[in-house]
Amino acid sequence: MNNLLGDWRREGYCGEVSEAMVGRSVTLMGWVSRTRNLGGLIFVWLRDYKGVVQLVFDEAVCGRDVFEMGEGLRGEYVLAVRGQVRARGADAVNEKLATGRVEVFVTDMKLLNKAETPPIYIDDDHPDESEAVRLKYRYLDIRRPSLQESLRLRAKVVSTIRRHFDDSGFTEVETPILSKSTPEGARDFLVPSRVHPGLFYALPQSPQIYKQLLMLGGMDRYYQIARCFRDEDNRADRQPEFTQLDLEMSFVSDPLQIQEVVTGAFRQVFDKVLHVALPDPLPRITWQHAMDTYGSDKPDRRFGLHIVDVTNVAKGCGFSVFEGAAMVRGINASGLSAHMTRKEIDALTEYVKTYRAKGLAWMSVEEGGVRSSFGKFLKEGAQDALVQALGAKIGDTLFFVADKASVVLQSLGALRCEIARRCGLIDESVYDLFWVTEFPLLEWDEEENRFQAMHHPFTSPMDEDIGLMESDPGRCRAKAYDLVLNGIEMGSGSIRIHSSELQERMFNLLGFSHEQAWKRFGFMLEAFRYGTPPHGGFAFGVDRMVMQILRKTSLRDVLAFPKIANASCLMMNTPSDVDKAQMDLLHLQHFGL
RNA sequence: GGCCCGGUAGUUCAGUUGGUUAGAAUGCCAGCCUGUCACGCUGGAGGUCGAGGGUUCGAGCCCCUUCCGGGUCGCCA
Repeated sequence: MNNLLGDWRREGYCGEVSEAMVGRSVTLMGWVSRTRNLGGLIFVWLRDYKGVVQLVFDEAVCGRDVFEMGEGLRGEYVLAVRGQVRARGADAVNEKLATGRVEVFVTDMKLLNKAETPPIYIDDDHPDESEAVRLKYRYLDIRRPSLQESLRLRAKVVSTIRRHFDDSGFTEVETPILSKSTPEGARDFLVPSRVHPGLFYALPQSPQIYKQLLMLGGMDRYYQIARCFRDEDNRADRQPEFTQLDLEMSFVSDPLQIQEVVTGAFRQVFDKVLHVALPDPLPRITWQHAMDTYGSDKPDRRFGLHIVDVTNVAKGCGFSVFEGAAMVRGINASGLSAHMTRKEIDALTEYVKTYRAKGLAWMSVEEGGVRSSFGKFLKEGAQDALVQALGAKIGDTLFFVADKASVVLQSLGALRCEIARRCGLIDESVYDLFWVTEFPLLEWDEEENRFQAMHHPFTSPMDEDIGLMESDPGRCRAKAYDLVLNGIEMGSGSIRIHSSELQERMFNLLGFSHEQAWKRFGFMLEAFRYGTPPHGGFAFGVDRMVMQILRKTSLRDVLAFPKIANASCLMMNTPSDVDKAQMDLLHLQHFGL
């Protein structure tokens, strides 16, 4: 048959059949979701992307031939039906169905396609179903209402973001996917060149250099919904390819101006998509405050459990572990001593050990006195001093970690989140979006024994700290800032260096000689000599943003075709082997199976 | 690369101290049924217990190796 549908045209959607349409005839198209054959009467749920409606096959209405077609229907068969919309009797209403007050009495039907019995349930009633099977049959999984909703919401987020930047004087520019390997940062995905034997393109980790060159090019304000690639190990919130909203602005030297534009985009999305009004202005905390109070540069502030420094109290306390440590800090699990059984504390101890803490000292303040893991070592008064330092009262349990600073902060930062999860302290109805500012310019790399750029080597120091660059580089702060939502990093940005002289000093700090710097970044340094405007920008993860808005815990839930932890695609079996001939063209040796 | 959890019908799972022919629910197939809506009733099919090796009279269960999936640390300027 050449023209399967003939003169049939879809008139309306399954999920939108309503009481207002009672008496009308409709032509619907969709998939069979469920069938209930009562013998002389058949009920079929028909599903399209708008929802489900109940079809009724009644021989008195549809005739013998159509009724027999109805008897042959199975799950996921593809139909076109014509029928009459009728109101259901009062006792036949299904309140659980959006269209449950009506049904469609079929008068004619075309079977557009049959279907094998699907390997997964195509509804949202089986959340335990193995994700690996669903990912292998992703095209069926996408039929599920929840994934449909996620992908459509994602599209709405993206269009809202686009509109915001279009309306704010930004121009969308596409930058190359076939790009150049970058000397620092994550591992690159490489693409061999056919024309240039032995040479490779790299897929971009971000359009960083291109967007700065666009500022040189006078584009003034640029943005892009940019696909980025990183060949690193993945996580629930890390995919090998991901989408960033990338932006850059010229004639700006104050981070606030960038932050205002980015905040505007989030404000629009939260308003239009979630109908949530964000606070104005957004809260801002410094990096130093975040690290001191929360042990993290992307803190979850939806609960307390603040970190308290007791390094001075611990000096001379008698407990050798505390006395010998560079830093001792604690948190007060206030009022949670009832939760803190010995078993629970042991589990938390194991937990902090994954963050390289050697142990977890604890202290429980009870009616009869203080019980603790290390009290017997403490000198007179030291215990009271610790209790007082953390403001502990009866019913509180205190935890301490003693080690070098990075271990103490990281483990306590993770511990406070873990306690909050275990004890249900997190208010899931809250969206806590805020800026973290004044990041350090550099961080010390213990392995390579040199400073690394914390953000990237083009990040500008803060004006008042430029003098520290040579005298005390570790204390030099940068015009760099992150945006954090509920303890998850949404994105980061900075004001860039636009003076060749300052850029040269920065490379010196990073241990690059003039020659090395030119070898690595030469074309960029040359470009920067031709009149670079002051500029800065930002990039945030669209996938993570949608994940947070939908309160999902995995990026796989907001991507149409995600990859799994080992970066393969279970549906297409990527990556895959290729022919020897194809490899030869690319001047690669073949390791075919 | 390290650590933790998991792998048993299409799907989700149970499976005792190692002991007969590996079960349930759901889905699927067939029959019956005119108001179901997770329809119901009756019957049926469906298994390389991830794979390989070992211990044992005997292994889904114990041991070793390995593959696969998830989480996490390292890593991700």
